[in-house]
Amino acid sequence: MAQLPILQFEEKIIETVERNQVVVIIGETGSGKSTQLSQMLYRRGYTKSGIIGVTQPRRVAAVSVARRVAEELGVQLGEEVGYAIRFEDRTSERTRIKYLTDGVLLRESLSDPELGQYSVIILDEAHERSLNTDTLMGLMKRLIRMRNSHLKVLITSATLDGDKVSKFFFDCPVLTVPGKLYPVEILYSNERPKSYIESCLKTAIDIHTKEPEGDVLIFLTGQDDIEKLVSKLEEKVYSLEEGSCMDAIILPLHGSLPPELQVRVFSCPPPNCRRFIAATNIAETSLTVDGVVYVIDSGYVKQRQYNPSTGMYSLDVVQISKVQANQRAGRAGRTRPGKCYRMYTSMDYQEELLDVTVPEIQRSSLAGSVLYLKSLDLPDIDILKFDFLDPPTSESLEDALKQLYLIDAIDENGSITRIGQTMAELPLEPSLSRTLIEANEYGCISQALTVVAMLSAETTLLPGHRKNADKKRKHRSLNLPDGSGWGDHIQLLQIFELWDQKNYDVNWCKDHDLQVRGMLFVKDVRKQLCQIMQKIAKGSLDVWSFRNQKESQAEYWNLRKALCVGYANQLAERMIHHNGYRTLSFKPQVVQVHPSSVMKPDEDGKFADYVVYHELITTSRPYMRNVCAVQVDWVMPILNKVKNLNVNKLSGGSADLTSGTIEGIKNSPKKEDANTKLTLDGHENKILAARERFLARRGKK
DNA sequence: GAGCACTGC
Repeated sequence: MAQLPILQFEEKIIETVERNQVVVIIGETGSGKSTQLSQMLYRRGYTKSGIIGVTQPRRVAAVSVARRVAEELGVQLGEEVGYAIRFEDRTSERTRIKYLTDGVLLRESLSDPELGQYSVIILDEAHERSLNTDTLMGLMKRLIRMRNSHLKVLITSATLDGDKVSKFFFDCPVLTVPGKLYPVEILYSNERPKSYIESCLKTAIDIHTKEPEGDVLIFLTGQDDIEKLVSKLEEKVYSLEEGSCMDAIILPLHGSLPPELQVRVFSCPPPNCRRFIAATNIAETSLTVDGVVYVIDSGYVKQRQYNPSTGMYSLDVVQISKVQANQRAGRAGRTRPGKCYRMYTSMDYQEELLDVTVPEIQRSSLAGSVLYLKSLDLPDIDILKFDFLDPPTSESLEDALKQLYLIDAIDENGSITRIGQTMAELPLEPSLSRTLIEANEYGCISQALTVVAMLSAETTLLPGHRKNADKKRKHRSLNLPDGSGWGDHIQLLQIFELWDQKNYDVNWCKDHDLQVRGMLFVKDVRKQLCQIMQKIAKGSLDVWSFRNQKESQAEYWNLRKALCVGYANQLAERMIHHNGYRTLSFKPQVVQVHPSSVMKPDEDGKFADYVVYHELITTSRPYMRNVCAVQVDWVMPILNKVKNLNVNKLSGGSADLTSGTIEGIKNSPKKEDANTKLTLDGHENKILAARERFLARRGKK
């Protein structure tokens, strides 16, 4: 094995760790930080007083890095070196180096906030700024201040925000470890392209006809763009004069591609053949494609954003950050010197692109995170002042508190309730954990467990929506149950129950156009939730009640009732004259039932008067995805709660928050809300401006 | 009558 760059810095690193409690390591791609840092500390005796924990944002990374380290140390995986990810704990009493996802470490710190078993914690890939990593950084800071003992914390980051992280951690030292990348030549566009697909296409053809061999990786925003580019590129390449250049294979690569098609990018191409891979940001971090010499970077990415004032998500095309741009470029230099073609000008790179990606914490609903923090038994924690590297807006925190109050997780003073404490133990969004607890009261826990598990996997159940899959869809709607008129939650329940009756036959999934992997995941989640619920309820739950039962209407009734309590923060009322709905738990928004829903109108052509929804998402219009009909008399107590809500009290009365109560629908002033636009701190305007430009450009094509 | 980037407990 060639010497990894980081090994030359061993003395320096150890010495710095020795003298400081926190160290930031800037480890460029290929530096070996993920596999070597833990081993260095192990060699220097840091495992004598505890174990070394290394977090990864992704499951596959935790497993593969652990496997590699076990190999290098010549030990059996699961012995001295192990890993822990959801559903799988391969560690033992002998484990000294433990790789784990950051989500698992957060779970661990729920039962042991001091993380007493660790002598070192390494937060790897912190520059990705996942919600979990950010939460962990906050907790680490607090832990260091409190626990005067010898816990060492190492944080690996990117060049562009190393100083910021250092400042956050009391100006701790920053060490830079070079990577083992070959040089990558960066080539910018001379002007902003009118259509980035066209310019990607043109660049790809140029490379193919003029540049020596080497695969081409093209970064685009999503499935649509990828398919467009693939078909155009095929057309162009195959119309080139025969013998004028080498053969070509063109492959799409995105998340909704079935796994068997994804792995095609890992097989070796035939000789004298160039591969073009049109990919989403899945190829930025999650999958590494070998043989890439040329990268074409469109400069855009699809990003999910949350608007705390409306409770609405949107999936927007935004400009990438400089960190992302560099990450993409780096994909060209893994095997030999490469080139990166940026479909934007160098001026755009300098002046338009943000340095770092807007952290997830500023783009998501924080109900789950706030509940998590409140559930930790930490007397000195004040949620509104919790020390995050990039604090969320107070609006976003207030939103989280309101939501938690509506589902009884916190009381009117903002203190966590017993229900809230139980909810935090379940690895679920708050609405879903609240539903489970309520279902337990109504004797329909089995059904609720199924629905909740199905929802956790929902997006991976159905195969990527193909444009010409009409036949398939009809096929599916003929064969799958319809939710008995109550909506999507009931349908999800019925689907799983049918599969259970078929003894989890994978062929049944295939026949009904359901992704096998997704359904197996549901089974795992359900099992895990069963175990946790059994523990909470002291072991007397009937978690399989549907197996003996033919007539389920009574259970549907109770289940819907439980869903209504769980989704008290996601409630909507139909408008009088049409099938549009108005949201009740947030500032009122007019929304529609998503067309993919199985909710059907009654004989008068009307939908149910009241529904709960799983998610609000704006695509072409604002939609509710996954809706379930509820009864008006279940809704009334919730509306009362909404009306009497007092945010000042919820936030502990200490904060000088300006807004008072949620505007209930009956007394909501119909003012235009110029001040309720998406707030993302200073990033907001840049993002919006970038989006405007993008849309303008797209419109011109 | 629309369509969704990527993760994770």
